[in-house]
Amino acid sequence: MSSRDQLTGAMAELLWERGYAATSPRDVMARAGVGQGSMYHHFSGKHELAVEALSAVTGDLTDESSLLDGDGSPLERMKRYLTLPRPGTRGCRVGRMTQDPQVVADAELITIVAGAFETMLGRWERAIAEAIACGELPASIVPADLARTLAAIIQGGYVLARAKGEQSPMDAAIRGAVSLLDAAHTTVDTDC
Amino acid sequence: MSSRDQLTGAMAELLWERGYAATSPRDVMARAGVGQGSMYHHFSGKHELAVEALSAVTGDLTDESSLLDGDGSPLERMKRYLTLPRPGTRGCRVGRMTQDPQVVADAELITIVAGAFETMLGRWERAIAEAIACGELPASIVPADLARTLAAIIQGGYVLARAKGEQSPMDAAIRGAVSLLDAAHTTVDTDC
DNA sequence: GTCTATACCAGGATAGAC
DNA sequence: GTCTATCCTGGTATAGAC
Repeated sequence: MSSRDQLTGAMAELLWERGYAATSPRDVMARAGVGQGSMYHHFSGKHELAVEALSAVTGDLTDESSLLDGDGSPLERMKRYLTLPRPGTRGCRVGRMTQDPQVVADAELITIVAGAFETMLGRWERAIAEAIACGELPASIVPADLARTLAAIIQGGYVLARAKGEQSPMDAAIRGAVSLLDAAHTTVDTDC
Repeated sequence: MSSRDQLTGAMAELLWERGYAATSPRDVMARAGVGQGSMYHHFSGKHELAVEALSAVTGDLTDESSLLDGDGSPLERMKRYLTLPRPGTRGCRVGRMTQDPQVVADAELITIVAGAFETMLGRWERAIAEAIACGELPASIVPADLARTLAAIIQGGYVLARAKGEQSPMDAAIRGAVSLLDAAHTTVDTDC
């Protein structure tokens, strides 16, 4: 693998483990196993390296959320996406960035993060609207609102898991979400 | 106000705005308007100052969650607490700490954070159990799970709001939660 | 109790040799 | 392309005067 790829890979890992502010160019070079000159040859600095690494990461997570557009009834897809395995104590690779002041202040980085969320929320909204259309959820539900509620449950699950240092709060939060969706589940009166 | 109080107050503000790692003793002293000697006279260092400041902050938020034990039917209390005004783009003063590697690695600090969440989750659980007992929510609901779901919605709402730089995702997430609770709301068959 | 002076190390980047 | 040497700033803490 090229030095360049080693560097973006190492930066992606460190962004997840420590965040942006707490990751120094030294750390990245050490983990990538390359020298300083190499890094500043390929990238103008920490910022540019982070842009590249974060773009790759958000791309992965955006791919994952395409599960909301997949096979099965809308509500089934929603539950399938909700119950995807998620490492609670490690935190969300994208959501974690929003708590880093240096990321929020960096127009380019926060735009990447915001874009990833917008894409995912759009998919949530569509799936929810379909669930309502085919009678799986009541018409009283507002897709744009519930989309944010469900995305928040995942993000908040990470927060609770990290606070306790255990996976269990994340799993509990997801179970609670599913049970609430089930409780709200209306009789299916059209085919999905 | 004493220098000591100025210092803890300034630290509490900066913990909220920038987090622990990104806050330097210099910043705190500057905001508190005291000199370096004063700070190291009252506190052994950044860590001890943060312990004191964070304890005060979690105390405030814990007081707030006592609203879940207040007047009205359980479901009413839950909705009242959910719809409390929350500054989405500023983030949660407690939840934000969980994304700071230095906080999670600091046994004393993370214990303060974890304790605050445990207290709040306990209050959620009790209110939910009461709502089930008096028939406002279906018996299929597991209080411990839904407690984490609802707490996660608030925490996740902060994440979404910060990602977008706007309050609206937080408000939408809360509205979606309330509508989901309403959709799951069973007929009341006992008095609350 | 509070101040200033000082020390030391790490973050982040540049310069220039190979 | 990659390495080492070097630079400047800021984080964190200590020393000691007032």
